[in-house]
Amino acid sequence: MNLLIVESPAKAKKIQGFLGSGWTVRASVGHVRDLPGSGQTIPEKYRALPWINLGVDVEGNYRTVYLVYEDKKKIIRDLKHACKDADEVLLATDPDREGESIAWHLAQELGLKAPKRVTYQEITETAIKKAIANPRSIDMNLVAAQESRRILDRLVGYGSSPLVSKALGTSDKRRSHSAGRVQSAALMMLAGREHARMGFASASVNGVKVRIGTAPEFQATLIRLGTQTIATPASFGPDGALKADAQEHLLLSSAQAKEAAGILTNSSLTVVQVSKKPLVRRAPAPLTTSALQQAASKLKFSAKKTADTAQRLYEQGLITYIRTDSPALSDEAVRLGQNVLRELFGAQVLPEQVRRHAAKGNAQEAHEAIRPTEFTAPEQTGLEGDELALYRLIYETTLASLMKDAAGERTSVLLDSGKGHLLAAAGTVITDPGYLQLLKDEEDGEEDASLPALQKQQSIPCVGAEVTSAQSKPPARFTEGKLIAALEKVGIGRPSTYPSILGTLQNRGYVVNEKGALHVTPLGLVATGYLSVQLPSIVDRHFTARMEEDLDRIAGGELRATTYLDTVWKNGLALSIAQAGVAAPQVAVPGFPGAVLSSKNSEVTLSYQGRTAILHEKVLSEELTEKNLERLMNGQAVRGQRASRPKTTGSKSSTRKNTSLA
DNA sequence: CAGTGAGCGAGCTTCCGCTTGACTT
Repeated sequence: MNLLIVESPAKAKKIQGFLGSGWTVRASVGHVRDLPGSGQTIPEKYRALPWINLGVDVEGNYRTVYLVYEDKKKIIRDLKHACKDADEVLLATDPDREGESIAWHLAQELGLKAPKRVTYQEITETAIKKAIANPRSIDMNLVAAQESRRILDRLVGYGSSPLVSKALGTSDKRRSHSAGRVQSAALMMLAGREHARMGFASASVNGVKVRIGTAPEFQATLIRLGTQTIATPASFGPDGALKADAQEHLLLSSAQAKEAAGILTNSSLTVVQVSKKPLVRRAPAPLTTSALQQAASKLKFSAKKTADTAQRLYEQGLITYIRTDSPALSDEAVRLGQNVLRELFGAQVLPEQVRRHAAKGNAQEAHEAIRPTEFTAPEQTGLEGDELALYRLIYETTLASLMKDAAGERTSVLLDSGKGHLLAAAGTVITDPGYLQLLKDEEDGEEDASLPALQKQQSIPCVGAEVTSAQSKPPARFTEGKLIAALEKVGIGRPSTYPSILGTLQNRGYVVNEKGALHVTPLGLVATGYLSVQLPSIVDRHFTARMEEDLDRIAGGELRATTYLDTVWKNGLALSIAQAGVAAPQVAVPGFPGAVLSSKNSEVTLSYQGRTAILHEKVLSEELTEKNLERLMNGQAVRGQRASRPKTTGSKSSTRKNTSLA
């Protein structure tokens, strides 16, 4: 009897089916132990160590202590038992840095003398059997890279969190605030957008739109009057003034706009230019975890709900592994998908060559893309509700990724009134729909209407004209999906952690999700204000990318882990943390010179024109308008809430808004 | 003599990443 240990129970069950009797396949169910955490009882033999709470002895060559998680003790017991009956034990955890680490931790806990490690890239009978025939030893360089990552995250998190708490004036440790390599960088991205919005000055601009009485009708927009280009919302910068390259643009007064509309109505226009450009809409890539979480926002799923629903589909064997950063499809998947497509649409929807998609950021590519395992048609699965909707999304996106791009033509025309007005219109025509036959365009952009066939010099009638008024818009707040995409792009966070990053930011009171838009709270603004001044390297979004490069060098045996930690921690961040002040930061409110956010006793205060008010934790930055500032200073309610809440005396119940994701 | 404040020490929390269910908003 041989024993094979993997991470996921569902995977264990499947592999057991391939191997049959003679093999026992068990799951570790993820990591089994970690540095000591809060609420964990420290064994007697470690209690005297002064650094045991941290779990790392910085002065002692970064020696670590690991404890088995409370809920994994039974698993370790069972695995030990299984080891006794086994002739051979193979560690088949995932083929990436964390998986190698899990294998090593298992070997330690199970007391394996010469641990045997096997890896495979896909779960097929041949791949598993080939892997089993070629065991190797544990790659200790890769384990060291993982441990460096773990240690650095612990040191940064435990080192900086107390500073943030002090700066926010928090004395009660139970309401302690937090900072970390991932959460703080994510919060900075959100805060940057929030600042841009607060400082944004909207500009309003007039325009003229006309209806052309061809068959079919179409619309055109006035773009030049005489020799001057007409300003549009895009001509303005975030300060509400014309951009440098738009200084000469003409701001139409409403009288000018009305006059132009009057002249154009029932006039005759001449086509002066017709230009056509080929247009290609790319078929989507197969789904990664982050891509699925973004795509599922169309179904109004949160990242957490998507993860939970996908997990259930995975456990039913309907889809492949769900936490992946690779968009690659196996040859088997391509073959199965193409068979379905030939049946549904015929061979002409298949491109001549199958596209291969490259992974992004610091992808580790331990698994293939998320896809249907057997390509069972959605209605044949017996699923319903959320599970059916998500399965259908995965099914259709995977098939679409194997189809041709959509092709068409974009036509732009210029029209002249002969009286100094130049107008423009554009239209698109899709000639080969390709993947669009299966999947609606996810960009959801307004489709340009199609234009009639037009010839240069042709005369066409303008049958109506109206004055329009448009406003320049501030950059939109992040949605969950957009933030996850932004994090993935710079390599921050991992597929297994995206939903929990959002959960942490909300549970800490830094971020509120209102109708899908992520708002940074005043507390979050003060926290980022502090971090960006005192500990800029921690909130730097490129910190992780540099860390990944160094971890790769550790994994490649070119850099010693202790050397790395000395450079980055002992001679770097540890010094910054030791020197950082703990005074509450004064955060300016863009758009209101003199208005300052600060924090005292965990409460955010707003000072303006010599007065100070305590902000209710639900007051958001968008409510800091001129009118509301005055109300807040007078202690009046904003948006139906009290600006300053009465002191809760005696009660120990947390007043923090509960924003769990469930 | 009662109330206040400084100083001290004990106890608590904080990070990220890998897996599933258990369990209250």
